[in-house]
Amino acid sequence: MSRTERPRGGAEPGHGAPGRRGRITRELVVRTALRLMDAEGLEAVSMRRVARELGVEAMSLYHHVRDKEDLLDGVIEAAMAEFPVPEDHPDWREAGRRIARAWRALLKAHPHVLTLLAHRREPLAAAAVLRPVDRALAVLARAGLSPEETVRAFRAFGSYIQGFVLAELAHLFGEGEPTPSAEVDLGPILAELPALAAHLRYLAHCDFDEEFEHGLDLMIAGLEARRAET
Amino acid sequence: MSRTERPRGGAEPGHGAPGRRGRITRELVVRTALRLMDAEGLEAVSMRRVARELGVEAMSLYHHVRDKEDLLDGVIEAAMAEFPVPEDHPDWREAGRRIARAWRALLKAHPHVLTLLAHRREPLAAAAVLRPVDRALAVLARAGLSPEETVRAFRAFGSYIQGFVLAELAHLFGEGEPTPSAEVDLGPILAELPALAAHLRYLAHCDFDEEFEHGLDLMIAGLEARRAET
DNA sequence: GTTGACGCCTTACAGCGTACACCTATACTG
DNA sequence: CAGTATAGGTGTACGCTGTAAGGCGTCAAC
Repeated sequence: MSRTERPRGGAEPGHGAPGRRGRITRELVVRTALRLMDAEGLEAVSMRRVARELGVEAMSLYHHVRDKEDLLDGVIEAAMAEFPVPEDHPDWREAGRRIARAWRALLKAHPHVLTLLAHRREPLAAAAVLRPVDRALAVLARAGLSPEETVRAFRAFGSYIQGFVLAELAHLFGEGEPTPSAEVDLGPILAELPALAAHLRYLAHCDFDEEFEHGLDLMIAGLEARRAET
Repeated sequence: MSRTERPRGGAEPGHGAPGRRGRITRELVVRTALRLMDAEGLEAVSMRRVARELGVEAMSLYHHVRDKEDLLDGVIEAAMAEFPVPEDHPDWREAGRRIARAWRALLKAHPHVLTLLAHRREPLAAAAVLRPVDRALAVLARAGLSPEETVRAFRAFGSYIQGFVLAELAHLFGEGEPTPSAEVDLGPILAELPALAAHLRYLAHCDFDEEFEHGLDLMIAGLEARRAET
């Protein structure tokens, strides 16, 4: 824990020039890893490969990163930090939709971040994530919910968005007909699954953008219904 | 594709005894891998380790499994197949909740399955997944939705459930105060994030079971509101 | 009895994360 | 300015990974 302190955010404080000799920094290592991950996938992100990309030997990275897990944490954080807080909108529903869309866009821009998140088993206390959280809470609070309900709604929306992108990336939707190879004969299977058979037509294809919006509106409608109740 | 045909589901068809000599089968390999994964995590699932568990050498596995990816596909499928279709309920809302709970329970019973799913980039045409899908569709259809709306609702609910468990397993919720080490000083950060600061109390802890139900009810409410509209 | 296939094993290779030792140019100290 | 500490680079090595290639014994069928 005490080793390999991360360099604080804003460039070296005061004591001297920012290291004339040191060529690479944690920041640089992490960004290289992120770029590599986006371009060539998770498997491409090896210590040796990242190092080569920087014109350096693998072991050099360990002066800037505790181990590979720490590097990947940095990658998650770096991706999160890209979140572009969208412009506000007077209607809280539309403002919320914009945040949701931005979040989905971010997760799709760095598809493997979701894999990394799924892999984690400990909380990630990243300051970079907190800003989007704050924006989302602010918008939901404007919907006239109690603080407790606001947090609940935040979690529900967050779950939906992440789950949607997960399904989207893993192609969990649209798995019915369009499998071109038709590896398995669906006939006998469908005979036992009448509901599935009845909806196959609509399961077969999926306009993700449209579907995402519909789900979002569904939750918004639920929120308003609940608010009207109390 | 043509190599290593998976043994069809129902025991060897007719041509002779089921292999007197062959000691291990794809089924056995996959189940061993799943057990290992649940007990010791994803990293423990290596070809050598699974083989050792079966008292066999690593390369022997390749007679029953195309490669490691194929093995892990089998693991996903095996876990999915465990889905315990819950008893029906006259009220479609309660019936839906039961399916949702069962799905969440399954994903939590085999936490790494979600990681594997997140890792996938191609559709998984697993017959084992179709049965739960069928049940869910049947229940949602009873809510009085059009087929198209039924599929939409199915996707929305599925996204929510998977996203919730993802967040739950990665500890994405409950990240505010209770970090015991208090690695970072939240003070200065919170100054810029008023909404987050205001809700910190409720963000800090999370009763997952309760929260899950609330989100579920939120979506059900949305569904009913939309149904009332049209 | 011979043949052929199947199931398992051995060997080997390239790549992985990283512990450890070493070297060197820089930056601070006296 | 000389001396020294140290941060940041390198090289080597170990045990692990997935899997390609080939060998070998046992079984079923002709």
